[in-house]
Amino acid sequence: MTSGDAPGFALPLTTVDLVIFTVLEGHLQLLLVERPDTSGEPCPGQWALPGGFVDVLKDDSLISCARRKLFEKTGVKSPYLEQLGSWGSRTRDPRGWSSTHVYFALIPAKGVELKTGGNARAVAWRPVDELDSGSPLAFDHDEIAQAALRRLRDKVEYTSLPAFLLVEPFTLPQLQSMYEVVLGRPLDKSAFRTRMLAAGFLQEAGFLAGQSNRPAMGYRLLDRNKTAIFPRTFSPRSGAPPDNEG
Amino acid sequence: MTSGDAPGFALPLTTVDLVIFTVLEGHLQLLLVERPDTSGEPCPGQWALPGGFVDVLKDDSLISCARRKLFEKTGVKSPYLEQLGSWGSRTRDPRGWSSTHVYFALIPAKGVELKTGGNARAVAWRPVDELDSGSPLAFDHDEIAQAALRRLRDKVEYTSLPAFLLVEPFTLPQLQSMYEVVLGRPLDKSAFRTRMLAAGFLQEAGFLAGQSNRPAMGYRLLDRNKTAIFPRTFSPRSGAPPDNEG
DNA sequence: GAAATAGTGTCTTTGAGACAGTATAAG
DNA sequence: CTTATACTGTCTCAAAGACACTATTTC
Repeated sequence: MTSGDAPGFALPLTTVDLVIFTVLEGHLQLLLVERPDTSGEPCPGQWALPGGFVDVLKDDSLISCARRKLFEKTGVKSPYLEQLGSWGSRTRDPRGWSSTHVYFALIPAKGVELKTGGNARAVAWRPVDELDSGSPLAFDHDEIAQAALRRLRDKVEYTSLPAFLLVEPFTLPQLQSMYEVVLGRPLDKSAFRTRMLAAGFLQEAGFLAGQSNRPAMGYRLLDRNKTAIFPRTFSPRSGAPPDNEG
Repeated sequence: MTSGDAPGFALPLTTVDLVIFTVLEGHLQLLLVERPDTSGEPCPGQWALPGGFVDVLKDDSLISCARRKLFEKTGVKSPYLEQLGSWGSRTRDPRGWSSTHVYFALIPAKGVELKTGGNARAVAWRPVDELDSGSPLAFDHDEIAQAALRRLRDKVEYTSLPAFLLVEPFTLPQLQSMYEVVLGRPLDKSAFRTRMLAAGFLQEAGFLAGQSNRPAMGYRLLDRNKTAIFPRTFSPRSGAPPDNEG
């Protein structure tokens, strides 16, 4: 059997979906697309995560498929991109047994021009707090979006992820603000600065004037391909521990 | 289009693979199966992770497919089971564009009878330290196994995962031993006990005599569906931070 | 000068690490 | 008794939290 031949049994549909986060107007938001009204398309007119079928001719791998789809909607080429997980079942898509590989991305809002690539009717940012209150997303995308949000908030407690929400160079107060928006609570300035500088992932890049009264030191990431991991969470964990699947 | 119909384009193959860990004879081991020699089967005679195609008729979801495959090989019904991630590309399987959804499981070695389910020639435990030195695994399974090992060791630093490697009730010294085997280094007894008892996931279950000189308190998990998360790692992280994919 | 934002210093608390000590069993 | 293992106590250290303080800019 060579690539492209059909095997002797039915195959599930395979898609890649993206949860793209940014901080815009002081709120954590994620990118949604409006599904087409074309007859035969499932969930017509509903909002969904950007994504779609893996194209075995165009895509070399899942990650390159994810990068292609991200670029088509946002024009962003070097986001923070991490695999979130996969969802697959007989019932999640009315077209049949389907599984989706989900990636989550962090991008700075500044300079991003949303594009209606593919067959989407519209593309828009939606604040994550409006996910529950708004109309439900297509397929199982509400569940997926919530899982992505949980993962993001978990990791923000002990990693440098929010740095990817800013364009470089940025100041420590700006970075602290990203952390606070994602976590939804204020952080102590002194502890925050100590932690960030001790983690050793930042590089001084000269003072940035004009953003506030007193100029602040600007920083760049030493290595955009690395994520710093802190020795402790911001506040000792008290929330409910996660459920296992087994 | 209903379930089972072929769409108008080629679909990737979809499999589920499992990385099943246990501690046996003082070593962290994972389950491997020997691939059949049947002509047409890829990687004949090589060792591989247990798994196989999603059966759209039998399997309701990815997780139930994973549970089915785990049960077929080990007879275990309530493991710790967590999704690890997915791997998919044009080249990872000679049969064509394929993606696999990988789960990782923790089970106690005690009482498990390995079964040669499906078309495997043999099933065996292999110590994880012999992964590099032995012959390479089939497909990209070496890479997947290493990713699972990394995830396990990471999470063991700050979660109660090793408790799922023991049959209940177990003692704190037994639990400490599971941590030490997985981490590959000794832990301080006093700090270990304080941490475990403070985390509040254990329930006293009476003294267990006969295992050593002095009987030790036995414990059960308060909730087998929850994983405790500790406020700090065992030793402050010093290792290299992970690479991002973007 | 006042106001605003950037950044520092000091004290307290939490929990890990090291390690010595006590407790309860088998022989 | 000795030995082995279970368990506790005490001291030190690292880093977070709280919060008062100083520094540098705009107006």
